[in-house]
Amino acid sequence: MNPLTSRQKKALETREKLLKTSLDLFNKHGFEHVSIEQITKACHVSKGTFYTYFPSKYDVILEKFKELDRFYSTVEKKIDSSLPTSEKILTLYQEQMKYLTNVVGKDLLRTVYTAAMTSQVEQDHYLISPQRKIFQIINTYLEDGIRLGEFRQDLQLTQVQAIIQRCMRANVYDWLIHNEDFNLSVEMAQFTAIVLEGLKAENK
Amino acid sequence: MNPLTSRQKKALETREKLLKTSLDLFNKHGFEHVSIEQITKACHVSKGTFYTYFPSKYDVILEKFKELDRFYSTVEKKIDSSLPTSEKILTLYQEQMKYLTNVVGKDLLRTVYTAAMTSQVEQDHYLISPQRKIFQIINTYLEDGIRLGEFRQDLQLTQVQAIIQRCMRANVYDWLIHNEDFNLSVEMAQFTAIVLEGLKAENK
DNA sequence: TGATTTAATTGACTAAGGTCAATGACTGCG
DNA sequence: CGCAGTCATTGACCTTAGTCAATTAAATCA
Repeated sequence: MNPLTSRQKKALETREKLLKTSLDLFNKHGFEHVSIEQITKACHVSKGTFYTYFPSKYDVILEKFKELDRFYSTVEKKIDSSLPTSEKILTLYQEQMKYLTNVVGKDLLRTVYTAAMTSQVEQDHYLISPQRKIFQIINTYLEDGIRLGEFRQDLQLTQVQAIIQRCMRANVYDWLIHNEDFNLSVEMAQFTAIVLEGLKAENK
Repeated sequence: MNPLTSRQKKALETREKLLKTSLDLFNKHGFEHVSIEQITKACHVSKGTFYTYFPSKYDVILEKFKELDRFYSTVEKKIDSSLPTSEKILTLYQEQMKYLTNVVGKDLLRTVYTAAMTSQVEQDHYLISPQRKIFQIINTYLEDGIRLGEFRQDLQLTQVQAIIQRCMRANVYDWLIHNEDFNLSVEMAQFTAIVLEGLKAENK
């Protein structure tokens, strides 16, 4: 709102420098092989400074994932809204998998999937946060689909949501624990199609 | 084969003591809150000794999972072999989830699911090892099911195997990242039933 | 039995993530 | 301007997983 004081401006610069340097180094050497000291030395600040801006080494990564929201918004616009719900979901996931494979990468995703398990905090973490753009998009698709009777009637919207989201994590997680012989896009498409088939109205 | 020398016997004892003490302490205080020093002090040995018997803190836990095989063998005998394949799988998973919830616990499982992602080794790790008794059991079920035409014919046995196994990890992983509001048995049953429905012969 | 080999054990050491009381530079007020 | 309060910054320090050269004790052999 107000113009920034020179102090605030400097603080923001420090934060940005740390963020950029961290992600660069993670990209170059892999998350596990970059130490906080390396990062702070490259930025000519002390270790403590890193922790005034990021609660932990892992949290830097979440910044990277904020870009995802922007990406999803562009994808959403590309998807023909007259398609059947299952097609829309499959297309969305398809685009997401491409992005995860080519832009985000296994290394950073692994960190997020690990942090999701180990953070003791009661609060929702990124992986299941309803705030995520992709979940909001899926929800609008599902609401339509349920209204149009494309899905089994015995399931609540929230149940279907949970199942569809779980599909995504299932394939990403399996991708992370497999070696190169795992094509995320292909596996995701196949698996999700089967689940959507099992969710169709005719069944039960 | 040969009778053990007194030295070998002592070494085995040391290993057993470390194993038992570790698991006890993990149980009591949680994996993350137990340090190697605590363990070794409780056993009156040095830190280095721990590492002659276990490659890392995580590896101790895999011992706990060897018990699982024994458990699955007893479950296998209880399941009526004349049931349809999908029923057999659902029952097996049901029993497994009870065991994971009541005996193994979130804490240890979380460690295994983390280690599966972070171990750089090329070798197969526990989570997807074909050696696991439960996978062998599932495979015999699936072979029967495919032979009897219970499943879609366009999928290879190995693909169906992968999908069924992924179902399991999907639900366990989601259990691990959710707080208390997640009933593993219920979610697993529902999700797997949907996948099995999607895999049925009629579909496609 | 004494010498030699082999294997278990030790604990000081390294590396790395994370903490926090102290510092000092900037802001804004009188 | 000068002072009090704020807040970014510092780096010594803590903890803990994991390593490894040195030590010790048992096993084997002559």
